[in-house]
Order: sequence, then C-alpha cells, then structure tokens
Amino acid sequence: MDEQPRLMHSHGVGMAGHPGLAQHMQDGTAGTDGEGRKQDIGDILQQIMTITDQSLDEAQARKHALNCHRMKPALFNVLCEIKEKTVLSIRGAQEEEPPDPQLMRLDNMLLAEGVAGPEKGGGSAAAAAAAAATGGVGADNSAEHSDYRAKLTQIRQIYHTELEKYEQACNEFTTHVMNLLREQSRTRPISPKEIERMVGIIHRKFSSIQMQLKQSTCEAVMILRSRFLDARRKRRNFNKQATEILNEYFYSHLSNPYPSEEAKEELAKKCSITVSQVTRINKVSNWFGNKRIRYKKNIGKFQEEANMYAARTAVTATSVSAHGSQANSPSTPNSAGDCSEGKRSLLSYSDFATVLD
DNA sequence: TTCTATGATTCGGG
DNA sequence: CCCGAATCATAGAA
Repeated sequence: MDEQPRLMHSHGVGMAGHPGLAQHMQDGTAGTDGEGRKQDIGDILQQIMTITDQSLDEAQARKHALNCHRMKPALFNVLCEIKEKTVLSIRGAQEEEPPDPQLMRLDNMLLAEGVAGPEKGGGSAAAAAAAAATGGVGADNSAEHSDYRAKLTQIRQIYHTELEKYEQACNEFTTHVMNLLREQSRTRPISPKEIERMVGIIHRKFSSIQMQLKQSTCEAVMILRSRFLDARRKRRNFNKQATEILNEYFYSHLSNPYPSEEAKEELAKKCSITVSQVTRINKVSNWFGNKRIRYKKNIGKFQEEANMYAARTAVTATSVSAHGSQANSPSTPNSAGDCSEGKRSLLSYSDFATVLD
C-alpha cells in the first residue's frame, strides 16, 4: 500500500494530481512524430501539476526549467486563449460600489470627536465640545477635563497606531501580492487590470478591518463620553468663595435680586466659574433661582446670613467710601409688600451703600 | 446610615 | 427666554 506513493515521489513526477492524464499519455500509440510532442507536453503538464508537491527550492528550479522550455510560449498562448474565453464572466462582478454610508458616519463621528483629523486642533476641539456639553466649577472641573482629555488622547493614539499598522500591513501585503502576480505573469497570462482588481480586493478587505477599528474606537469614545457626562451629573458645590460672592450680590440686591446678563457674567467671572459663557451664566441663574425661591420660602432661616452679608456690604461700602462697587445699585425700589424686617434692614444697608456711592 | 443643603432639571405661565 | 415652583439627585454633615 505504501509502496506506490514512494515510487511516485522517487520519480519526481507524481501523478496524484492527474493520474488520468498521465495514463493517457502512456497509452498513446507509439512511434510517430506527434507522439514525441505529446509526450513532451505531457511532461510539461505533469511538471506543472505537481509543482506544488515539491519543496520550494525544487519548485524554483523546476519553474526556471519550465520557463526556459521550448514549449512554453505555445503553452502560454493556449492559456491566454482559455483565459480570453473565461475572463468575461469575471469582469461583470467588478463594480464601483458607492462609499459605505456607515463608514462615512463613523469617519464623521471620529472627526467630530477629534480622534481622527489633526492632532492638536482635534484635541482642543473635543475638549471644547466636552466643556460645552458639561458644566462644572473652576479648579475641580478642569481636573475632570484633563482626565477626559488624557483618555481621549490615549484612544486617539491607539487608533492612529492601529490604523498605521493596518495601512502598513496592507501595503506590504499588496506589494507582496503584486510581486507574486508579476512573477506569475511570466508563466500565466495576467493583465494589469487583474492586478488592479486584486489590489482592490485586498484594499477592501483591509478597509473592512479598518472599519472594525473605527467602530470600536467610536464605541470607546462613546463610553468615555457617557462616563464623563455621568460625572457631570454629580453635583459639585460651589466653593466657599464663590458662594460668598453670590450671596453678597444677592443680599445687597435683595429688593431686586435679578442680576442682568452682564451682571451674571461678571459674577461668574468673579467666582471663577470656568466653562462656556452660556453654561456659566446658566449656573449663576440657577443659583439665583434657587436662592430666591429658598429665601422666600423661609426668610427666617436666612435671617442670620442676610444680616451678616448686609453688615459686610455696609462695612465694605463705608471703608471703600466713594469707590463702592457699581454692582450695588438696586434698580427698582422694593416692590414686595410682604417683606420682613430683615429685608427692610437689609434694604436700608444696601441703600446706604448706594447713597455713599 | 439618615438628614440637610444645594446645584440641576423639569414644567407651566407670561 | 426668564421666572417661580416642584422635584430630583447628590455632597457633605451628623
């Protein structure tokens, strides 16, 4: 049983691939001129058929021998002819497909998040977007920002190294395949278009891998973003200084505790509320909204605080004298009928300050 | 843990 | 859009 394969290999011309062909060649009628040529062709075919069974060096040598064979041009022509007949069916399959909408979406998202696109600008743009999307106060907030930015940078780096790796691998592979095809084109007919098509297939394959990378990068960014936004939901109290500044304004404008847009901006600046302008004004507005409602709800509870700030304002006003803050200027005289005596006394203080001013 | 203070959000009204 | 009001959710104190 195991004698036969050994025998075949020892001949160097295995017939495993095409026993029938070999048989036919051997059974052919002997003696004629055509017989010799047939035998010749049979040899070539056998060599081609079995070339993959051999070791690399062996195959290389045999390939060279085949290339130099006197029958090679004829065989090449035959292959060309066969190809000519079959190639049309392949052509139809190649169509320029439109750019994948999903890929475009991913690209846009990555660009918007600052993962793709220019290194520096992308990062700050993302940070700005994050800043706009979130709120926060001064120092502790910027720590969150830098954390977010650091993570985003990390993601960007991974993304770019991976992308580069894929691109390099793709190029390497393409070059390799092209070399191989060029090499093969000496023994079998390969048109440049076919090479092009092959390259296209490779690129498509690699771009589908890239899409996976983009997809998971997007996912990572989304997760990071949602975590960051979750962190935003965690309320951060204003620091003591900010609260004092806001309270100062509130109690010195008790008759009309409705800061204008400019006043809000000014207060936000003083309190070092460092987010986008819109957001920080909102934060000041929130504070005043809460303060007004809570003060009104329970004036008694705020009495002490009110007196304290009123006193402070008065002292400031007195000491500063003529240079009192411009902010201290209640535009409307007290209109609230239910005002407590605390409020009244406050009013007199702030009025005092205004008068001094 | 519970309780309170407080920033944020939501909703209806003007 | 801004307001008051109610409500939510969490930070920080007890």
